[in-house]
Amino acid sequence: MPKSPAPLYEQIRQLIVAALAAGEWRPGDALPSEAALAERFHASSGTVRRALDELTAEHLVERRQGRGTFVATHTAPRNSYRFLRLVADDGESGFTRELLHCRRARATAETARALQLRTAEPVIEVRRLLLRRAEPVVLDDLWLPERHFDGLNAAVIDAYPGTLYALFEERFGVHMVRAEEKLRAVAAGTDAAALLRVTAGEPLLSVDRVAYTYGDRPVELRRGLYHTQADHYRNELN
Amino acid sequence: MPKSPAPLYEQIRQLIVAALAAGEWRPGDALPSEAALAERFHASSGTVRRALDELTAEHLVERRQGRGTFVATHTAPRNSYRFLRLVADDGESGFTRELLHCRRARATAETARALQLRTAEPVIEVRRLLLRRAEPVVLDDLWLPERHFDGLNAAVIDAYPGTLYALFEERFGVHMVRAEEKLRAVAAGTDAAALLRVTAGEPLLSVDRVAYTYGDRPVELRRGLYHTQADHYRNELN
DNA sequence: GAGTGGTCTAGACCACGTA
DNA sequence: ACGTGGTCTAGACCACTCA
Repeated sequence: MPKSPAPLYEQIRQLIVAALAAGEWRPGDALPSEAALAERFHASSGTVRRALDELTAEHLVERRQGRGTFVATHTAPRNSYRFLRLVADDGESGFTRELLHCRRARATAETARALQLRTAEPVIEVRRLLLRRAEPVVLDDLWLPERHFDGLNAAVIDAYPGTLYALFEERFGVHMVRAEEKLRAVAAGTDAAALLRVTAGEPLLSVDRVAYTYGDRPVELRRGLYHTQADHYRNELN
Repeated sequence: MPKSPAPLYEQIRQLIVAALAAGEWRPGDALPSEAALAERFHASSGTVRRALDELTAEHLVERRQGRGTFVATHTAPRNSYRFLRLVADDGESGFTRELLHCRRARATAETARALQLRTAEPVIEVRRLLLRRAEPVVLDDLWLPERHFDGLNAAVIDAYPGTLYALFEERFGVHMVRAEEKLRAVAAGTDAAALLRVTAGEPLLSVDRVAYTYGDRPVELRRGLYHTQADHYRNELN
C-alpha cells in the first residue's frame, strides 16, 4: 500500500499497459503521438514521454524518431529468440526447429502453481527440439493454459514460419513481456539423452522458465535442457 | 565513428565516468549536487539529471532524495554478492567463505586474452569455497592482474570481513561495474568433486565470468563451479 | 512541408533528510 | 530553515521519415 499516490508518469504508464493488455493497440501497431497521449491523459508531453521511456526500457514499446511509437512484437526479426540466451561458442546463433509433439493434458500440481491455475485444469503440452547445423542442442517442454491457447495443435505450429512467441502473439493475442529462469546442471535421463544424442548421465543445463504477459500474468511454463558442449548460456550482470 | 556528436547528457555522463575512474570521488562519497554539476559542465540541471539517471540505471551511482548522489559501493550491505545469482531453492541467500589459496602465477594464454594482458604477465590466483549451512556449494577460481592488486595475499583476504569485491574496492581502488558470464553444465573433476563433496562426474554449473571496472576495462577472470542440488541460478529476462 | 520523436532549457513546486 | 533530489510543466529547436 503506497503512502502517497504514484507519480503521474507512473499512473500513465499503468494506463498504457492496461490498454495494451486490453488489445487497444496490437503488437506492431503505432501508438498515438506524444501530443495526442498528453491530451488524452491531461498531462504535459514531458510527463507522457517519461512514461513511454519506461515502457521502452521494459521492451513493451519501441520508439523510432520521425516514425512514431510502436507496440513491441516478437514477429520483428530483431526479436526472434529474444529470451533464448544460448549461443554457440563461435558466435553463431541460428536454429532449426523440430516439433516432437503437441497434445492436451492436465496441469500437474507444480504446473498449476507456476501458471496460477487449479490442479488438473486443461493445458497444452508441447515438446520440441532446436538444432544447430543438424545437431540437437535444446530440448524444450512447454505447458500452456488451454484457455489462452485454444486451437493450438501440431499442424498450427508446423505451418508457422516464425518463433513460438511470434505465433502466440499473432494467433492467440498473447504477447510475452518478461520471463524468470532458474538454471541448474543435471544429468541427462535416458529419453532426453536419446533425443539430444548424448550418453545418459551426461551433464545438461536445465532451464526452468515462467513467461509473463502484460500485468505480470504467467502464461507459459517451459523446461529446457541445453546441451552445452559447443554452446553456452550468455548473461550480462549489471 | 558517430556522424553527429553525442548528445550533451551523454558527454556529461562520460565525463563523470572519467572522473570516477580517476578517483575524484571514491565509492561511498557524495557527488556534487545537480546544480553544482550543472555549473561545472555548463548545462542545465535537467541535462545533468539525465546523465545521473543513466548512471543510476548502470548502478554507478545511487541517488537518495533529500541526501544527495553517492558513488555506488560494494561495501554497502545491499550490494554484497551483487553479481552472485545463486540462491537456495528455499530462498536463503547467505554464505560463509573459506579461502583455499592465494598465490602469484603467470597468465595463461586464455587468461591473458580475457584480461587483455600479455601472456605470462604476473597474475594473482585465488581459490575459495562458498558454503551454505556448512555445505560447500561454490568453488571459485579467480585470476587478477597483479599490477592492479599488488599486495593481495591470503592474510589480507582472511582479515577482511566483507566480500571480495568490497575488498578490491576498499584496499585496491578497483570497483567492479559490470560482468559477463558464460554458463555451461560440466561433469565434476576429481579435485572439484572432493572440494564440493560430490562424486566425480556429477553435473555442476560452470560459470565463467569476466568483470569490468570503469571504462569497460576487464580486471578479473573468475571460474565458478556451482553445486545446484538444492540451489539454482536465478535470472530475469526482459 | 508536415508530423514524429530527441534534446535542452528554465522554472515552479513537492518530498525528504538533516540540523 | 535549508539543501537535496523528484515531479511536472511549457516551449524552443533539432533530426528523422514520409508523402
